[in-house]
Amino acid sequence: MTDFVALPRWFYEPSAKIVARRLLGHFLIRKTPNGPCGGPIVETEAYLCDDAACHAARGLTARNRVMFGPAGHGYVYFIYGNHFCVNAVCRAEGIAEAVLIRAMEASFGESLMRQHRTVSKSRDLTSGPGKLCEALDIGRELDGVDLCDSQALLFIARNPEVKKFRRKQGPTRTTTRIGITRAAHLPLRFYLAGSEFVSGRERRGSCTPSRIPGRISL
DNA sequence: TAAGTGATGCAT
DNA sequence: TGCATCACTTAA
Repeated sequence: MTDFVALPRWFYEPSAKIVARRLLGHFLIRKTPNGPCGGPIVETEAYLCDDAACHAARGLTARNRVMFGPAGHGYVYFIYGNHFCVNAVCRAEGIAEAVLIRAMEASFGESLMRQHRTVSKSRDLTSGPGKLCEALDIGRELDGVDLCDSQALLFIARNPEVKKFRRKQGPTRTTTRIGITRAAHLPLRFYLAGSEFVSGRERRGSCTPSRIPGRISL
């Protein structure tokens, strides 16, 4: 368990649009007093600096300040009066971009995750951004955590077999982002279509004929 | 399909 | 201050 190696900071320095794709298959790891829990990321969304849907679109505020800091930190926010969501901050200090982690597979420490979140099916543990935060016990106190520090309470570890995992759970699909109204047409959601843990009852977006430029209809 | 929940941010 | 909005979830 101590052999999880955090992805380096440079991994997060490109645009969130690039990083969101590259994060698929790597491990989100939460340390608890009783051991680690987590699993491979299977769904992400990118929020860009010139993007009306991005929390940072109207400048620096108390909530979004971490997004303006250095790459590789966790941006955690509270939404809809009930839920937390976690993002990985991208780009250089002063440029606010981030990748929302929307779903992961509940692969390690499932019993710990079940202590944080009561569900019957494993899939319901982490198949959505609010769900995975509850399962991993992620709250405000983790806002700003260094995801590049394998000693941190929350970090992202390199999956040595990431290519194999993507082959197995792929293909990677791209769709529009979920639950937003502004800049809603941008193709900035990425997921591994073969994973059961992708959010949405029918893995939304997998077969809707869409407005995505360049998409070939089947 | 809709209501719950509360922080946020812009309009008064 | 007030109020609409919000990167969601659950129960029905």
